[in-house]
Amino acid sequence: MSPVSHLPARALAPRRHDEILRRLGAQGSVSVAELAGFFDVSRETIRRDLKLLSDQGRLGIVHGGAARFEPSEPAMSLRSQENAGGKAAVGRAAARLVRDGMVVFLDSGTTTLAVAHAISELRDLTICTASLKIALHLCHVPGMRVHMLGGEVDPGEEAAVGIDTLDAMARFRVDIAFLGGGALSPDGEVTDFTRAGAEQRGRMIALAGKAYFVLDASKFGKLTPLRIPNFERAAGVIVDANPELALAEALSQKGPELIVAA
Amino acid sequence: MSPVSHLPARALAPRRHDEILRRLGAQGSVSVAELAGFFDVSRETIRRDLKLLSDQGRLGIVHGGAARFEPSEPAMSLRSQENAGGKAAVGRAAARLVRDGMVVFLDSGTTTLAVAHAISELRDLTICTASLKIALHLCHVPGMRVHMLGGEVDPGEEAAVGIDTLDAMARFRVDIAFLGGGALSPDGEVTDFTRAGAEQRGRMIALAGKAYFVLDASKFGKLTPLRIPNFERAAGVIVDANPELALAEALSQKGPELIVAA
DNA sequence: GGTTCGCTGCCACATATTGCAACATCAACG
DNA sequence: CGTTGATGTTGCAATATGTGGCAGCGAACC
Repeated sequence: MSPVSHLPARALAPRRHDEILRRLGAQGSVSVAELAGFFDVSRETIRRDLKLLSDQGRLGIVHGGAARFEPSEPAMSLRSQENAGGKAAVGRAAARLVRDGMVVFLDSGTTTLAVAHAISELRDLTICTASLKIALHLCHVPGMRVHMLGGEVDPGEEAAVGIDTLDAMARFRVDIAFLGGGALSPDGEVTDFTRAGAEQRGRMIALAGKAYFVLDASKFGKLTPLRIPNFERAAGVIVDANPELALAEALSQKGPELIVAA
Repeated sequence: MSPVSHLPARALAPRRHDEILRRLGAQGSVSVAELAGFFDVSRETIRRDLKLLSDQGRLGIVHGGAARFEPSEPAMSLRSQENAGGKAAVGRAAARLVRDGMVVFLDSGTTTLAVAHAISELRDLTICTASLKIALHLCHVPGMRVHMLGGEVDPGEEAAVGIDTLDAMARFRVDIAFLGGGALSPDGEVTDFTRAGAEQRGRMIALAGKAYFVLDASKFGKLTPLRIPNFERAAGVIVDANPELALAEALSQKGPELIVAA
């Protein structure tokens, strides 16, 4: 038992770690000097703490301290300009699969935003989405009922993510879903950047009558870390250009149909 | 040597970057001299920071500082331009009530959108809103966590409404809430257009530590059909001009404080 | 009691960031 | 059209920070 005496009660390592993470959450960054002064330990000790937390992937080390991770991908406004023509073609191909009166789920992402524009021509759709921009666009189209899924907003995606989103999704009966993805891997599978994203897409496949991935050619052959559950049960993958033969075969063997937009 | 001295603790690079981006988001542009003075570093350092952020595509460098490149904000809806000065004043008055670290609820509406812009200056806020535009704006401000409330999207409000929204709202512990309203009736009560809106606002009054209505002068003395439950428990009503004496007295008699923005 | 192990602080050396100074550019104005 | 003050750029030196080795210290264990 540690004596509860008058000793200066030096902070134990886990206590320091907790406080460091708390400050990170509150201020976004911490400095070695600050922390060393606060805990009254040497800078080396703080650095060792930061190294440890960094190895656990809970913060990023910068010169002079540490900072919270910011996924900081290129702003969405920039991404949506890339290969705009291809995305539009994918959007039109996707729209041809939709019939008046359907319940449509639209995932977040720039290609699904193109789908949202393409289906503006249709009537009497019920739209279900976690993307702020898609909701904002389609809510002004007459004859559309738009349901926004709630959750914590991911600035990179400009969309709700997380447990609340999964929860809200489960309440819908969806006729057709259009999903984004991080990459179309060489073995014919769509993969994702984040655990939360992969989970969300996987559940939507299970939930929707038919689920299609929409991807543009820039995603071919890339690799991202997370497999999407239920991928083989997706109805198809809509792309804007012919992928390599090997990739196409690998995909069709998994199950989903390959649709190449004109 | 004991580091008990309160040396100015030079800001870490990431902290400077956050602050620069925050100012960009709030004011649209920043100057090198301003920033150098604020952080107490040399102009070269600031320029190196700006170069770095520019390379990441997060701002554009101009002579004398940096500006945010806005791929043309597609002209905000007409309503928000009416009495823009007054709404901005209300927004600033509202922002003065907010402290770093708070959980803030922002209702839908054009005046609350002005509040959203005004609180961009603050840091480490958790925002909870049903408004698509507010979520879209604030999710890009560093240091803000934004929670979007789900629900069916009302095209007029560009916000989620309905049972799902009420449900999601109830899960939050809110420090301060800013609510819109349809009118400030002659008997000193804020009233609303729709049953769903009135119910949502009434519940938020009950839920939040402090609830303020934000209104501009165009709402004075008008009449809309629905009373807002719990109105007398609201902390205050923030407006941009002095209402008639009778109206002010009627309001103060109900309970909420009248705050007239400069 | 002795030993091992983990944590911590100190030291010396490597590296990164910053500020200064000199010079090149830019923009406003008569 | 040229001057003038402010701003941008570059090389370099000073300072702060990061890294690895080593020893002291206390706790746990044999």
